[in-house]
Amino acid sequence: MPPAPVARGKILRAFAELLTDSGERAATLDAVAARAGVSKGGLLYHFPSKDALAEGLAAHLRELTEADVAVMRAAPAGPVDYLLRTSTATDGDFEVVYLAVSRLAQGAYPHARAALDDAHDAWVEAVAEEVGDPTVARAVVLLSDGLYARTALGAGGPRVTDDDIDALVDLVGVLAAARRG
Amino acid sequence: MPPAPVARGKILRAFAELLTDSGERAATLDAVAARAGVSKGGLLYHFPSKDALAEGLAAHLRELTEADVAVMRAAPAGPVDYLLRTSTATDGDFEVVYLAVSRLAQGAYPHARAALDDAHDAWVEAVAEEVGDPTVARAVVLLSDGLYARTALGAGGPRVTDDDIDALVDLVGVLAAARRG
DNA sequence: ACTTCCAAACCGTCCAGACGGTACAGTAAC
DNA sequence: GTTACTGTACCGTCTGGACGGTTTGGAAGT
Repeated sequence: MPPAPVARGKILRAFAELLTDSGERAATLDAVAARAGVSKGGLLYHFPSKDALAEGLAAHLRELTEADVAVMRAAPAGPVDYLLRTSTATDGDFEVVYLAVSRLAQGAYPHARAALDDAHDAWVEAVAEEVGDPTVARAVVLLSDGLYARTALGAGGPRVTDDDIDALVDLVGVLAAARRG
Repeated sequence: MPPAPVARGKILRAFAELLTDSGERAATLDAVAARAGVSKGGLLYHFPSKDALAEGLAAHLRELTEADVAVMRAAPAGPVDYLLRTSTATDGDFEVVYLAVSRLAQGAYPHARAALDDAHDAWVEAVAEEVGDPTVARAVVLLSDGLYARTALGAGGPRVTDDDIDALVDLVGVLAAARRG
């Protein structure tokens, strides 16, 4: 595997960006190629079909998830803090791709759903280790899903601020303590 | 307003169903018309364009929201219980339409986002009255969003059971109590 | 009571453009 | 000579939308 094809990465990135901020409908092959600064022929060289492109993005999410969960486990403020804080990010490779794959999962792309479920499971596991209660862990991940969902709607209504996240992290702390006590 | 056009309701329903369980991509005018048992011409009589159809659905959500929030406030087990429990329903007029409008909101339909935000605000308000703490109220609605998000992915991974909801409602109770001191 | 008429509600067909995909000749770098 | 592309031309299908035609319920006139 020499230099690693540059265009491949740009295509995946462009596809993810189009999906997250313009929806599935707008993410056509032509649009992806244009955004990636690549010809349509070049796109189809790397991903011979649209399905292949979707699978490629799902596979990419799996790689990113592995790395992200490792970072999450090592986060100084703990997994809960890390998870909730990153759930409102719109930049960052992981968040963009995660949101994009969520879009795909709503269509006819089973691989996307599977990749999402795996990420989900990894999160629940990591959070459970911190809070010590599986029910609380699942609630935290649900909170994260809710945050992602609102983030995905874009700059519509009132944005979720850092202070809001602080309050949520606090709440989870109270919850974990109450459960243990 | 005599007989009230039957087809109009069927079209909205069909559109919502297609959006929720097959995605934005699959919800074409032809598909909607076929599912509603109406000709394409008939569809375009009621909704002169696809944008108009989307607006129609958003408007319909507003009506349903009004009614649903009223029911929620009067729910015997309280708003929190009602909200969380209905967040996993896939049948029921409200849930189908809510999920459908969520899909639209991800595309280029600003009205959809606005209708969603309004529903959101109404929920936070109603929940806040029960739990007495705005932060907890927002967390509950985020939980609901998370549940909706998972529900929307369909029968993929492990479904959320009634027991899970019981546990969540419990958790919220603990939280509210802890907050009150 | 009967005809007239009209508008609402709906059908079926056609079209221009967009979309996914194919094919292939060429090119620049390693 | 292989890898990694570009560019252009093309095809069949799908999509949103336009358009003209048809059925139907009932108000109005006599």
